[in-house]
Amino acid sequence: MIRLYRDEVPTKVDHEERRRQIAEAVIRIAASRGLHAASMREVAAEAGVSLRLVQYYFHTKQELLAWVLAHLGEQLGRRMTRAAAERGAPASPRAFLYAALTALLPTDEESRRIVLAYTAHFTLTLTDPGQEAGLSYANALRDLLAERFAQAGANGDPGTRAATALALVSGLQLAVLAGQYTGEEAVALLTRHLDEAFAAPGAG
Amino acid sequence: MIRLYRDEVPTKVDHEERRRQIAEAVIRIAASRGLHAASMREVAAEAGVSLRLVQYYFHTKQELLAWVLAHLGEQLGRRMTRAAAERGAPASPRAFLYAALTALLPTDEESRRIVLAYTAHFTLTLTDPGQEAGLSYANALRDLLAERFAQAGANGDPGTRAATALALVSGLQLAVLAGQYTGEEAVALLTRHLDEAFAAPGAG
DNA sequence: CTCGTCACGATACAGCCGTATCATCGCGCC
DNA sequence: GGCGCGATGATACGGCTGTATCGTGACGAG
Repeated sequence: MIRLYRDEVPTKVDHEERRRQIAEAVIRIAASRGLHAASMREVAAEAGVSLRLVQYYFHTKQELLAWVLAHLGEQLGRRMTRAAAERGAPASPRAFLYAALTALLPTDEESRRIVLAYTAHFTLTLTDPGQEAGLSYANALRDLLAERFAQAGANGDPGTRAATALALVSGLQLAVLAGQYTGEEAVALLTRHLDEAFAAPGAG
Repeated sequence: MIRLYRDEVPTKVDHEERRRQIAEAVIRIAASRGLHAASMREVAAEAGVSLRLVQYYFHTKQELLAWVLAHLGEQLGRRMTRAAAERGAPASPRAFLYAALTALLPTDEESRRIVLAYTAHFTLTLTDPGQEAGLSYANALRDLLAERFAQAGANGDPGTRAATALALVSGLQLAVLAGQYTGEEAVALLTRHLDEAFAAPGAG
């Protein structure tokens, strides 16, 4: 028969919220003990729920990890746009670039957790077939940045600028996570690189 | 019969060679199916030996992984110096920088395997306590490159140059491994970045 | 009241994991 | 010829893994 519940999906608890709660547990484990330590049982314990619940909201572990990955991407995107918005609305293309790229660096505890978990996921999928979803996302981000580089009047080819900047950010993320640099040092390194991209020719 | 082996230690087989054989199996597995797939049994099968043998030459799995990591570092170092030597001996500081940094990018099947396995290892140790060994190595490499940047007369602070270049290489490695760029594209990106570091001020 | 279904608990299952134990072979040495 | 020992095979053990099954309160619908 046709569902005639109030007017919504027939759920008494907020599934999305539960999933978020469990996903956060995965992220916490991945950031502290590594993604390989995130077994279904560990995740359940960390989230304060039973193993059955994790199975209930994510039928399989693969589904759980995929959801977590999407959740992480969302959070990273929000961080970028929020940081850009804080530079004044609407931010100039150049200010946007500084803000957005800096927002990707692990500078505080939260961003460190996010980037660490994201990196672990990323590395795992490196050997899995067909991860083109993340690829197109990365390319879209690069194209967006390239547009901003062009608008901001950066030297050289905007596409090259964007690709180089993103790769640099990616490398700096790892360096900070490994403890080679502090978040501030990485920001300084990135800032200097961007400054160079905008340096007036002849202003050695 | 004549002793073809060491006359010092009473070993009939070359332990180092056996270890190398097993380590290569780990690298092959890590590059194709991921480091998490490299169980002791899988490694034994891939190396064509029995499980007992892997245990015999590496008392524990942790010992095996540590050995593999050292092996990978060695191979990467050899690739760098070899590439530098091919640019003429002794290579100019600037040529050395181009060669050494390019050698770190996954441009062929072998380097792809090495970098992929190295990345997997690196990511795993990100959440392990006390991995300062790799850190001091990274710092030493950066200082060496900084020296070359200074000798080659690069613009700006040599330390910043070296740190930025290394982080960029690291990011490009990931991008190539993920399939975002080809090895050649990454080399081009890196080359352009280095060109900029050496561009005469005012040569916009 | 009955019933279906959502939400969840307890527990079982087969399989793989790293590691340990025991039993041999091959071979130089006394 | 026996012995010691390095090198290796076969196999067992406890533990953890992801997943599946069965059961059961709560609660709105008919």
